Amino acid sequence: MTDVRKSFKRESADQRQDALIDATLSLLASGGPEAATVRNIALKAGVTQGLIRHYFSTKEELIGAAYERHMTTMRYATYSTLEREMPGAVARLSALVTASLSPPVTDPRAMALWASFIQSVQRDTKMRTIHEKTYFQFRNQVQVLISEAFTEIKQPKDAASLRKFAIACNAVMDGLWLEGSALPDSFEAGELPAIGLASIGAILGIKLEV
Amino acid sequence: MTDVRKSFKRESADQRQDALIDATLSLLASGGPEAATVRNIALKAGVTQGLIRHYFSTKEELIGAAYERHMTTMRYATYSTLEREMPGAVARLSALVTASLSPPVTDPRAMALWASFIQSVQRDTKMRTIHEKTYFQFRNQVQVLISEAFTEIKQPKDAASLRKFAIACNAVMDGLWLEGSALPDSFEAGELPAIGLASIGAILGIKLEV
DNA sequence: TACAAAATTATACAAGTGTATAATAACTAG
DNA sequence: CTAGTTATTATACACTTGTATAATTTTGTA
Repeated sequence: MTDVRKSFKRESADQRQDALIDATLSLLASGGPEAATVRNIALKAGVTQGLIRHYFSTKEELIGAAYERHMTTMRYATYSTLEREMPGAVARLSALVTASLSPPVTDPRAMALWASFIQSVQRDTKMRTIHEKTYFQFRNQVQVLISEAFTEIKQPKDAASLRKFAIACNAVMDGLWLEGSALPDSFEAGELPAIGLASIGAILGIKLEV
Repeated sequence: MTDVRKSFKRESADQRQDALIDATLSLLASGGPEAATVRNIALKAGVTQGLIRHYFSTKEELIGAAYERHMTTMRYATYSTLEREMPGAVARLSALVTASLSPPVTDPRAMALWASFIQSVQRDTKMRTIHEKTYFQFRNQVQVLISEAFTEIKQPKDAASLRKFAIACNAVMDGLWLEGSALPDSFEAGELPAIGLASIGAILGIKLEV
């Protein structure tokens, strides 16, 4: 038909990269790796496929950038609850557990994304680095909260114990997050946070409340 | 060169299907979905690609069969430890926790496979059915073990409590399994089982030993 | 307004994808 | 030993993939 060239507007590099990353995440979440083709991504971002190579020298690079952004977003969603200063360490820990087991953190889309990425973690060094970084960042923040909570109730613990507690609490959150995200209809509203608080409370020997 | 047709031997349908499923799992584990092409699968199984369609009407069908086999294998690896009759319920529960947090269950390859499959769970009804079935089977077996353990120590619990305990214990195992599989070098030998036993013991209020 | 830089589109390409069908060789029954 | 069945190989097809490069349009600047 009318074989006119597409008209366009120049955007800033940041905006274009963001749009491409957004499109990538959206496609990965809804259709997995096989849906995230360069053509689909460009289409979703409202540009033509050639532009991708103008901002990312390879598709892998784009995927990596998307992974990093996703993890940052998740971490922010988990921690933003704590930003307003909270009364005490135990209360902050409780808030963290609750946040990490409620939407938008616990969410089928987020899990699909996470599963898309985790596969590359083992064979792609760059992806593994991103994974390790974000995992240890999170676990360390959990460990700090736990440490403060023990201090608050006058039962300070040594580093080795704190490490084990952090690993365990992190596992409870990961596991419940996984179950809730994979089978969202199998749990009542608020059930997972409640189980999370009770379990982590039991592990630490600290009473955690909603 | 010599343009001779490949010679072959007829095998039973079961053997051929097994070989194709094996090849699929192997490729999925090592290279993810994009490595598991029909041509690669056929090559690895020692046949030519046309044969796949003779046994599986579509690639999706083969993937589904592979998923089911993988989950069954994992479940068997976890439970085979318990098959020999064990002294008591508490001991059986401990053995289950230990088994599910040690090789071959805790293993990078198994996790890569699991991640490959979990993505399809949300958009493919058939895959979701397989997932739900295996998840609830496992959780239910955990719940039975927990119930027996409480009975053994003369503290029987009602169904609602048992459900919550099962969800929590399952989460601990899933979470630790995940951490150990994704970052196998970040934990000392035996560390994860130890943390698992301590954590689940604390949650249930039952002392679990190695 | 004219010009140059570069952001964006358009096209090309070789390789790989899943599936469909035709050709052949291996086994089975008689 | 032979004929028929079918498991298996071989080939073909239309389509998609990521990347590379050429052609154009937009935009800032003189």
